[in-house]
Amino acid sequence: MKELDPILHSQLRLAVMSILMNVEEADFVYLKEKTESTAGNLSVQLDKLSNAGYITVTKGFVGKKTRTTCQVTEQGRKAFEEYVEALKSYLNL
Amino acid sequence: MKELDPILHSQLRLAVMSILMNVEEADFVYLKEKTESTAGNLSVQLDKLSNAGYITVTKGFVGKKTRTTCQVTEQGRKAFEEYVEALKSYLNL
DNA sequence: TTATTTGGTTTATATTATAAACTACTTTAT
DNA sequence: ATAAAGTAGTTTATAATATAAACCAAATAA
Repeated sequence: MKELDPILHSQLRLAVMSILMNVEEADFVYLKEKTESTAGNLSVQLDKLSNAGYITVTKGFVGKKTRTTCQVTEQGRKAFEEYVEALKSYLNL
Repeated sequence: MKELDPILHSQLRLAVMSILMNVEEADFVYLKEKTESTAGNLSVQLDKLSNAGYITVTKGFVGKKTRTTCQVTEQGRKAFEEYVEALKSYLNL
């Protein structure tokens, strides 16, 4: 049986990737709301995705407020698609 | 976003359920080979699935040798199908 | 009879996920 | 101007999970 990429096989990280696959970019606050996660948990999981090279995290400003935006990388896109393929073999899809 | 049943969202338990969804029953040794897991890990995960009511585990004999066979329950079947539906929303399927 | 293999379970450890506590800065109210 | 409250996160401590190593009992082979 195929291996399921452990970086993606986590509810919150998968949710984040799922969102990022369908948008240009998304910021921390948006991801937090959409996934209904706590800030701390989200922060940790974004780090993991970032360290894996699956997303880029950019810290910028909107006026005086900080804004952290995330984008999926090409590597992340590929990993996500491979994960989907692997999962399909488990789910009979 | 939908919750992913944490009992099923585990590679090994999902693999076991995936196998059991497609056969009448399967024994410990078969599951161990198919999933390429260690006996200890498999034992623990079968317990969890069993305690959740997703499978039944029956200890019997074949001649003088013990044989542990597993079957998915109706509850397990339902949970698996709900899990698949929830996952689909993450994977754009 | 004593190894060895088979079929597991239990227990200890490593990894992961999560939440709570904290930091730094901004906005609002007094 | 200053205190109080909010915003946007990070760090750290704890709980939960996964995994492997050690163990056990029965059967078979040497």
